[in-house]
Amino acid sequence: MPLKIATWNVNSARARVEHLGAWLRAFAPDVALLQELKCQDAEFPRLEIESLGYQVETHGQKTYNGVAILAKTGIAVVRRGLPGDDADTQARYIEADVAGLRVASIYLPNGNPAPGPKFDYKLAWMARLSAHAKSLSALERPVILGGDYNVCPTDEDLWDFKAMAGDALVSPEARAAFRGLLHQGWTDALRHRHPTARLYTYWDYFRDRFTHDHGLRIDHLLLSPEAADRLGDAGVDRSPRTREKPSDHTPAWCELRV
DNA sequence: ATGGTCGGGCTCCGA
Repeated sequence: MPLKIATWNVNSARARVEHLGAWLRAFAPDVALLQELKCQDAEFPRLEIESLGYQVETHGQKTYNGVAILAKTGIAVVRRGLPGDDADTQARYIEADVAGLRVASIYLPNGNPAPGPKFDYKLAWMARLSAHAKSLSALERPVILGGDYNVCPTDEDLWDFKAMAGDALVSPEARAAFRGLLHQGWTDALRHRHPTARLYTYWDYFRDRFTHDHGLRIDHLLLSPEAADRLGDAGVDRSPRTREKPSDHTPAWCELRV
């Protein structure tokens, strides 16, 4: 059986605990990377998740951000927080060794409005991620950088590029930084497996976007060469987005041969 | 046609 690794921005762990539990039961990922917990570590619904057979490691903060790694096997946390700026207190990165892999759960800054200080923070964060990703590449191990990148890589990754013109999610600078990761040798698992398909992972709550499938692909699983060697299937699980009171994101996943 | 809807935690911010 291959390893199943998924990433999901849950938009509040506490608001989504029932959805999260149902999805863990139904999809049964070996490793789940979560973003936007919107709670401190002590407020994360740990017992509910542990009762489903998952270990839990979180890097949370009050109200905003927050990332987690869930796994059916032991998790050895390597770092909480992205290196490169000791003054950055936003909880957007956690990295661990799990199931023979190095994994990170990433919640990249949204960056709107652009231009402005939030956009500058996004680009600075991406530069730090690029530097750190390079050091992870040097491990020459299977590594997965999964999460909400808040970057829609190309115009094939959204329903209508005109509707998003000027948005930080499609900005040339953010797209160039994302391509820079690919040039380092990281493989975009979903796009590699589905070269031309329209694949979305996020639909805005506004304007009933999901009903019309007006979505964006902004949640990604980037694989080191050693992980990409083992890539099996990959895709999007749209089922959580169809439920009542859903997250605005839905899980993206890939399989790695053992 | 710059609206609209969420979640958190308190009257507005971030997405």
